[in-house]
Amino acid sequence: MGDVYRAIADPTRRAILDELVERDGQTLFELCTRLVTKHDVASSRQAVSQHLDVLVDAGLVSRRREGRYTFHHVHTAPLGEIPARWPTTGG
Amino acid sequence: MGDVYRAIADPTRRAILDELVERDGQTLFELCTRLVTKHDVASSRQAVSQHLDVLVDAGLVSRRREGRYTFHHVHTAPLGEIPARWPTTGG
DNA sequence: TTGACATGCAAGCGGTCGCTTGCCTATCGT
DNA sequence: ACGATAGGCAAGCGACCGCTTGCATGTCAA
Repeated sequence: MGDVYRAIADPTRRAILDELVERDGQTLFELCTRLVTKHDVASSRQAVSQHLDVLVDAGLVSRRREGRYTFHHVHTAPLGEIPARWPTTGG
Repeated sequence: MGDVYRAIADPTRRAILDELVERDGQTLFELCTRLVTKHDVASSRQAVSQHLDVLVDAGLVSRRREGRYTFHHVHTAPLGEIPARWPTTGG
């Protein structure tokens, strides 16, 4: 199992998480185009794919294969470790 | 201002935060010895100092000079950005 | 079956990261 | 003043990271 902290250390991966939270279950090409148009992130298909590998390995994203499409789903639960480890004022 | 996400990407820096949360206001040498004895982290003085630079740059730690001692204080507030950006279930 | 589409796999490259090494400054005790 | 202590500064090095490049796999439409 990969490292959740390292997974969110990269700004492109954070933008991917933002996109998946806004619209869950996107394919690789969907993510690429939406990252360009809405997050000003111009990464190639392979780059985004490798970023998704890291996110999957950290348990933040899961893949669901359907025909020739692969849909990506976000899971923010592992991020709960962070405020649990270092509580901020009030929670 | 540095990146909060990159600051907590390193396991040694996370151990430093853990130590400062448990006992705030430690000096550099205090941190070094306690990291060894309690967190199984064997980093040199310079290494820990450079890690503290990153944490200070991210706003997670502040320094207070007093004579020949430099005390370090932790500020977990910037970490609140993370659960605010990707809310987990119930938070 | 053929071609186009969506994705996966792996080697290679430049840049950054964390650490070491070496030397320097500043403060306290005597 | 002198030595010891606490810390700072900067160059250099190996390892990892993110990206590109090239090719292979698998699926759907006609």
